Amino acid sequence: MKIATYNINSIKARTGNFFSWLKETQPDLVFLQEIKCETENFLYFECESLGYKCAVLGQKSYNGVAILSKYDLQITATNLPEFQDDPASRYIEILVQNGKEKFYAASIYAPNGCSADKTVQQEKLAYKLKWFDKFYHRATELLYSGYPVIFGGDFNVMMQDIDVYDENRFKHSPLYIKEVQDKIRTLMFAGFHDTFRTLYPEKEGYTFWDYTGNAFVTNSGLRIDYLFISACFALRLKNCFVDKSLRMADKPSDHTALIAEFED
DNA sequence: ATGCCGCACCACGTGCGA
Repeated sequence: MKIATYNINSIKARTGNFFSWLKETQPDLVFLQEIKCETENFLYFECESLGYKCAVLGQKSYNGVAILSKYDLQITATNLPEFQDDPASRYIEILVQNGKEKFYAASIYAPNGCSADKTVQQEKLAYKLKWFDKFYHRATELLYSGYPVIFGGDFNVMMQDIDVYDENRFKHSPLYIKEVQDKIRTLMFAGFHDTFRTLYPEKEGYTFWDYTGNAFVTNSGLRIDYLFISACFALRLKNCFVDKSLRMADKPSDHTALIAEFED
């Protein structure tokens, strides 16, 4: 089984490249973030033509998450249950059924918590921290359900110096401060494993390169996209890698895909 | 300290991203 996560930064702006990648890569499950389209305008036809069922939570202009699945699915949550009044579409959760096997899967687009406007910076960070608390509660609920769980998405957090091209630039950033990192640590203490870092404790695994300043060419990247798995998936984990092909394509997203492979 | 680039849209400027 192959599972991918990709912050696509508008699915409509990247239709061609994305669907050729999908056809070639053949993941069983794909978590998408920042689809930037309304739920009803999602590219259902294209996805279904390639054999995928869709779970979509979109909105106009911004944010928006989706899951493409080769397996049968039922949507179990749109937005976090304890944060139904979140104005941003950042969470969609499904129960996947593949024959006798069932597991939970959710696509995550965590708030970035940054603002150029100093007057709203504190609010944005507070929103990010609140969102992570609500997410943690849901994550543990799923864990206690007894089914395996996998989360894929843009968590907007770097955990270590090796996850940042220049740690000094991010010292005070809501992407890198301890207060935010602790939300991820809490998730890991609860029993979720960071697929990439578990396999490769010292490997660089950037998944994002800014559009500006030649960041991709100079490899000025950040590791902010993750696949988090519960114990059952961890035992089956074979490999996890960053697929840079999407970032190298014409008109790319500023992120690229992270892919994990599991024993069937 | 700011723009750098690229997305969407009440669109030829603005808000947002990380």
